[in-house]
Amino acid sequence: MRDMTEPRWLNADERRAWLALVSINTLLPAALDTKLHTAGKLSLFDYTVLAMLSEAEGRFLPMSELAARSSASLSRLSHVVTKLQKRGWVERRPHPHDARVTTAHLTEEGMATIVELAPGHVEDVRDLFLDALTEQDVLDLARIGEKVVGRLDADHWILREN
Amino acid sequence: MRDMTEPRWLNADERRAWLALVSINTLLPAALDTKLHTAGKLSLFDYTVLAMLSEAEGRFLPMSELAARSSASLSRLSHVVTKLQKRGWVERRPHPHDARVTTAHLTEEGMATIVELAPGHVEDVRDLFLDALTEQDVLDLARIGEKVVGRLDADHWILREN
DNA sequence: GGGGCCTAGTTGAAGAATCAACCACGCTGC
DNA sequence: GCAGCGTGGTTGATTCTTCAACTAGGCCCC
Repeated sequence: MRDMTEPRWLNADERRAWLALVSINTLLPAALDTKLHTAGKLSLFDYTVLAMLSEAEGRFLPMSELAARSSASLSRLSHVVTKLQKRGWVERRPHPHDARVTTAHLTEEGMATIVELAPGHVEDVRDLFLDALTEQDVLDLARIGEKVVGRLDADHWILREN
Repeated sequence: MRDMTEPRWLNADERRAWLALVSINTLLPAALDTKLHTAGKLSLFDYTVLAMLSEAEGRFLPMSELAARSSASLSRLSHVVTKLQKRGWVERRPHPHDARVTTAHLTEEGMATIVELAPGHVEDVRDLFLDALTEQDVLDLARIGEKVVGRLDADHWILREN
């Protein structure tokens, strides 16, 4: 049963912050999606998956680790990896020591794709997002963003010390 | 033709800010979606559409204005309004003076639904997001968020003066 | 050494988003 | 008064995402 006392509605600044976040949330991925789609027929999520693999040691990761690093469900990832596999960018292999685990490997073609796309993508991220901000803004946003991520998922990989 | 000089890769803080934003972007809507889905079988986007109508004068808006206020394409909105219409929460009516325009009206049942859901939703927003932040964070985020929105869409409705 | 539970991953069906094609109306200029 | 263009909106096909169900291997412990 929910508490029936009068809820604390958002004040003006909370509302501003909330509306801005929701708007960014729909606008930014949409803009990057269309950019990436015209550049290389892939979505921001596809790109993220390839990018995470390309940065991993040996260019492979267990599916569950890849899911964590792309903030996706295992189910979603599995479907997407199947698609990327059909395009020859990723391969699935069994894990040598734990038969439950599947590892996703970036192929040479996959690596070539991301190497080709990365400069344009970084430029788009700057153009659509970072260039709007001062250095101080970037710092503030990193601090605030990590707080929020920590509340949503205390064990999130971007918060790992290393 | 794209500029072929070496791209400016993200520095550590830019990367932190970017990764945090992308993570929030997938985690937050997903969490609110499941909350709203168990509370009332609707998505965050459905909720937003109803909320925007409930706050509008006369509880109706032209489709294109509603699309702007929910940061959606007209196509997406049209599909969703059809769904909400089937549930009896929204009605479509022709505009009296411009036959091109359709207005979406919130019905009594629609209003009742949002009145019922709003307190829980606000609580969830606080719980998942705002409660992680200090007053200063909220202020910073509002400022930074609006800058980013302005870059993505200079005419965005949340930036309108009034 | 076998029952029960947890972790890792896949699959198919159902619902949602996007894209391109399209219709209808309004405005402008001739 | 009608040709042409821009605006407002809808629709259907395709693609994506989610959800629930399921397989299968590992681990604990009696």
